[in-house]
Amino acid sequence: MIALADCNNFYASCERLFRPKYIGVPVVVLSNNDGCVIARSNEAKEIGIVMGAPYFQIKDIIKENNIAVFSSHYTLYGDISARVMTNLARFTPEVEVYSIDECFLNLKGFDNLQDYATEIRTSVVTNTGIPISLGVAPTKVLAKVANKKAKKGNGVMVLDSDEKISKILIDYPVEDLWGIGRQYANKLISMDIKTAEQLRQLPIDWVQKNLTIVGVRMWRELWGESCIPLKLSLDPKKGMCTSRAFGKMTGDYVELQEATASYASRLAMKLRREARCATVLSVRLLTNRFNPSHPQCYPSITVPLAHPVNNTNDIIKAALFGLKKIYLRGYLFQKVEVMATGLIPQNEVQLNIFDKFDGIKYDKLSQIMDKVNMHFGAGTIKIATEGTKQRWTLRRDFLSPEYTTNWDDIIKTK
DNA sequence: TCTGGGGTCCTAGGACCC
DNA sequence: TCTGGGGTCCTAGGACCC
Repeated sequence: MIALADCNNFYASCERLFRPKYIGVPVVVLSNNDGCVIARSNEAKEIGIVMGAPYFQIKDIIKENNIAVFSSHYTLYGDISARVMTNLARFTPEVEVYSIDECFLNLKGFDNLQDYATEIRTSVVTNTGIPISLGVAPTKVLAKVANKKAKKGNGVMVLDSDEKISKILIDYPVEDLWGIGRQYANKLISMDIKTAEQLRQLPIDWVQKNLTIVGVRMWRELWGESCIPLKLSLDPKKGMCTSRAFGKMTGDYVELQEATASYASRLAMKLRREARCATVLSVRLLTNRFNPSHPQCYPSITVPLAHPVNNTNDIIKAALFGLKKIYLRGYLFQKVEVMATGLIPQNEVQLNIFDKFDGIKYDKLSQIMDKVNMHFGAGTIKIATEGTKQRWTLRRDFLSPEYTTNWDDIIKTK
């Protein structure tokens, strides 16, 4: 049996953790640039705030209902997530951290699953302050179903018999299944397939033809046959991307250079953290697609790197080279994306005797910068092209303190 | 004024190999 | 007159996830 542990309204719960005054009142958390709602407390859901609602469109409702608003704060959420996962890992040797707020647990061989799941839940709530729900079932897809049901009940749902499974699937909306997104949902509903049970009753050939092999796996899992194994270790990433909308649109080349250099620097840091080097770098500029009155364009370029690298200087150099090639005058850009692909392990980089590669000194420089920034805080030391004014940076008007990751923000008690 | 970011996997089609 | 079979690799596009 597999359990899915899922934090309730995770980001909203994190914001509440150190400020009990927000318990019991509606809370929402916004995406980057304070753009859209990406997490809601139950009270905010009841008021009718929908997932993904643009903040500027719901400002009035927020004011009328005294909803507490927060900018997203991933340093905090990441740290709280690690606490939750550490707690969960005490209950079984096999866990898969599936996302920042979800974890699969292999409960094979455990007895009294209802009691055990309840114990897990109580433990996490007590030790971390984050409420979670557990769904337990023979497969991952069914554990997802169970979890959703658990959230509506008392936080734990165990599906340990065919009768229980059938009973739940019969009115389980097909679009709520793990693996059915908007496109597939539209397709299925237009064919009058509205519930998980109806989907399960379709012939497998139909599923293969219309929902591909991915759909077939899900279909089998609905019948209790485990097809999506637990991933116990992380696969090395195949690509990495740093992409972020600006706080304001800009067509200014110097500003775009600053932003591109800055994102490239962040990307290089991520590469080093995973001990990978990039062989290809792509850069793309994007205008604001929500503003059709402005001319639109999405120029991009792929820059092969002569030597696989992950030092900040070489990554910035390649990114700025790309930017220069694609920059178009007369457009207002909303976003730049810097993407690294063709990743290889850092310790497998081939040396080339014909190369006059002088990156070694830059590698060393990057290592020192990482140390400084780790110790004194991100951005303490950076490359000059990243700029000092940075007028394009994120809007984060409602940012909470870094309660667990910054000495200055730790709560003081008397 | 204002609309997120970062990933994975699968398929189809084309280029190329012997 | 007639023009194979079997395979790999790459890319773009489309679906999905949180």
